Amino acid sequence: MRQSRLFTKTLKEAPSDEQAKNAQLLIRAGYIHKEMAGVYQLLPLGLKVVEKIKQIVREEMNNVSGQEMLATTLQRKDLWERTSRWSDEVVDVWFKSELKAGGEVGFGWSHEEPLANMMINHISSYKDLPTMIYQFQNKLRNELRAKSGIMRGREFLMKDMYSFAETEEQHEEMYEASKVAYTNVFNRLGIGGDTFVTFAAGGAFTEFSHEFQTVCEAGEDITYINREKGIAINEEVLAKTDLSELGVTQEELVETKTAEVGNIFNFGRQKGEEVGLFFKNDAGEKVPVWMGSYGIGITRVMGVVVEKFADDKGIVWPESIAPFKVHLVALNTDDDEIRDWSDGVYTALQKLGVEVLYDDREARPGEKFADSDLIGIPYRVVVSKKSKEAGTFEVVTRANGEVRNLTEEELYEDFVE
RNA sequence: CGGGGUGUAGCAUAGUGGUAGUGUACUCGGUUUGGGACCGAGCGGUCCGGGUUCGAUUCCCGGCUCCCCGACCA
Repeated sequence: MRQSRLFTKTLKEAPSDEQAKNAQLLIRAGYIHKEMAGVYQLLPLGLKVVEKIKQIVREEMNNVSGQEMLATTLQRKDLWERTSRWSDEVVDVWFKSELKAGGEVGFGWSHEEPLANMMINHISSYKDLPTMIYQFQNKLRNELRAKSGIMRGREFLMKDMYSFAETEEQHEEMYEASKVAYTNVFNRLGIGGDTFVTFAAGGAFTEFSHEFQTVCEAGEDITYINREKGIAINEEVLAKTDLSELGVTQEELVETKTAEVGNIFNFGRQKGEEVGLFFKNDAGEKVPVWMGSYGIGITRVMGVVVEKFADDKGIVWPESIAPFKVHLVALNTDDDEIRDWSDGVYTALQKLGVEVLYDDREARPGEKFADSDLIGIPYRVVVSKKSKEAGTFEVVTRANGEVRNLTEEELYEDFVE
């Protein structure tokens, strides 16, 4: 991508109505546009990051035999009435509307009910089990107060997966496999070392659920963590947790601010029963399906990564989800020789399959470096009169500032896997 | 939903009951070219509705917006 053609522009100052660091930086660098409180458009750079995150999640979900689909945003009132969750008193984040033809619809804040209902058409025998489905979808939640930039919005992108099992044992197998898949996801996203499987409130069906909590100052949760033992407990269930059973004492746990990036639930058989999702077991008996639910907040993860790795100059992306791998910055572009040369390097890198953002703009070096730092692409390659004379390129690693001088040949070798 | 604040140009800000100022961004000209450089010339603005007033961006009332604290977060 030639930066001269990128329609977004960087800002020196963040809009005054944004306090959250993640939103300030993402807006300044041109990744997102704020549409209203808690609602952000994804601009080209932001969309690239989101697609990278999605791809990692997709690969790991496919790896545990999840099957991707896409549900609708509009949802049926009667399905939610079946589980007593249509009422605003029970679920206070509903967006609802009326059909001109008569009747009401809801906008999906979750897809448990519709997808469980849909599976009535596809699950009738124990031979159809186990199975898992997932999707990436915008969730709409009428939050009383949006906050923390893209970390708690009214419209956000989430991966939600649902497992359907014959027995508790079969359910547990998928649940544990998903836990591993989630761990892989967060490792690949670069936040694995600071993300903990956390005991949390289980909702209506079980005593506990498991959350994936990432250490983050901007997070909304308080988690008690023991890093050595890998134990984490959400503050909300600390009182009713049997610590001795886990092999820790209260003193060994450190109170930490965290952000919930994932949550997995065991629904037991209750959801299947309520929705009417039954199957025939091998004895010919009609039994409700055992269900689980598994979520990852895709756009929230993007916010958490920005919060965790940004420095005073701007965003620092882990290589796995950066919008581009290389930021090719050309200086002295008024010199035709330099321009031809940098154009050539751009073309060569692209041919090698390296994702490059090419700053070919007519701008001064200082401005280009400042923009480059702000946008946060992992490697900056500088082409200039100076590098031309030296016969090497300056390659700067954004995360640690390390500078290497590579010849053109070394450069191509370095960026090809 | 309770409390507190806010609203002036694309963005950030100043000020005023009587012609609304600055920075940045943008346009044009010139100088410059390894950390948001400089000089000159331009374009562009008072959230919405009502009231008070000769006159309201300013004062009053109402609404909306956005931010923060709390509550909520299945």
